[in-house]
Amino acid sequence: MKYQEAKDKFILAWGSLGSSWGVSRTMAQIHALLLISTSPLSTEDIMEELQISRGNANQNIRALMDWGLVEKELKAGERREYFVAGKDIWELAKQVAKERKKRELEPMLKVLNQLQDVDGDSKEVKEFKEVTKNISDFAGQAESTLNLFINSKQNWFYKLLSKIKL
Amino acid sequence: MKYQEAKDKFILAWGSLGSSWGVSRTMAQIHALLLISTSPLSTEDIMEELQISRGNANQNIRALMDWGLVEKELKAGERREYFVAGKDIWELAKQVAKERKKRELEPMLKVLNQLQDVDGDSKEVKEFKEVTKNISDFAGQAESTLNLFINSKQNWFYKLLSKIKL
DNA sequence: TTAATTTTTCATTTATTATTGAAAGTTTCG
DNA sequence: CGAAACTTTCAATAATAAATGAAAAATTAA
Repeated sequence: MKYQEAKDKFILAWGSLGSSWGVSRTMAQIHALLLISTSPLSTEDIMEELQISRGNANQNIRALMDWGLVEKELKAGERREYFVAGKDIWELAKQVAKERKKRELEPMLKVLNQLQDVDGDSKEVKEFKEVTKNISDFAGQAESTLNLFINSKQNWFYKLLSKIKL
Repeated sequence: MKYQEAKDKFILAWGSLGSSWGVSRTMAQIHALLLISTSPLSTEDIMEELQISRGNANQNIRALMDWGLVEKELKAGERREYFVAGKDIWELAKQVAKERKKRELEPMLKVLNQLQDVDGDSKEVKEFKEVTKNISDFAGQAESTLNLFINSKQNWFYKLLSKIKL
């Protein structure tokens, strides 16, 4: 397979994976582009490569920086900003886990806790309390596990799991 | 807090969690409704409760059944179909993991493997191969871990992790 | 078989989200 | 300062996704 073809396929695949992960398609595509780039890219480079507008490029690069997936890099004697993505996939996964925990799991836990003090003791209310309590417990355990993961060193987790299997 | 208020909050929260998980808002809301319901609900019940159209209700119920999160239940001597959601959160999580693995991880792994036979040995191609190889390896490990999880019994996983922590 | 009831489909409409591009803002340097 | 180089914002537009509702299809009972 030709490089250009492979590159396009990768960017496309990463983009569509993004959409099912609450990350916009273009954002994921920019990330893909930076992942496989051998050098930092400017906004212009990204616009050119993905055929998108300046505003679009700018906003999605900014979002990637918010997620902690991309960093700004300044070149000596150059005014223009360049961007790089970390290439360590383990770090990438941890960063995504961290952000999603903050953006999704934590707000949900907050709501679930509030729901525990619903009034009444009808069948409906009992069921409601039970289900939300179970979800809350589960979410709490998920949070602990994620914390473990987020603070772990590369392979710590898999090494552990592979031992257990035996 | 009043039951009705709590219920609405829960349905809302579950719905918005859904959107960030590649599940449509309405689909997640129907699921939430069934989760806290003490008895099977008909399409009519769901339309009424969530104020949605028949077509919308029908399609999202169907999607929930595709995901294996909701089942049809027939009442003796009744023509109309009723629906229930499993209340075991552990089972729910496993089912979601299973479906997402099938829908997202596996297609991605397939693409990544194809990308390994890109031609050339320029700096760019080397970097490309390295990055995609790393992602592929990571995704493979993630798949193993998910398989472990999907086949595990309730709490197996957490019991394990809590032991390790000490 | 026919009529009543219920489910499904799908073209149209509506709502949501993403993108554009030009204008405004910012930074740097002579 | 003032102009050039670059970045950011945001109202308008376009693209995408979800919802509606009526018609068609399927199912069941008489």
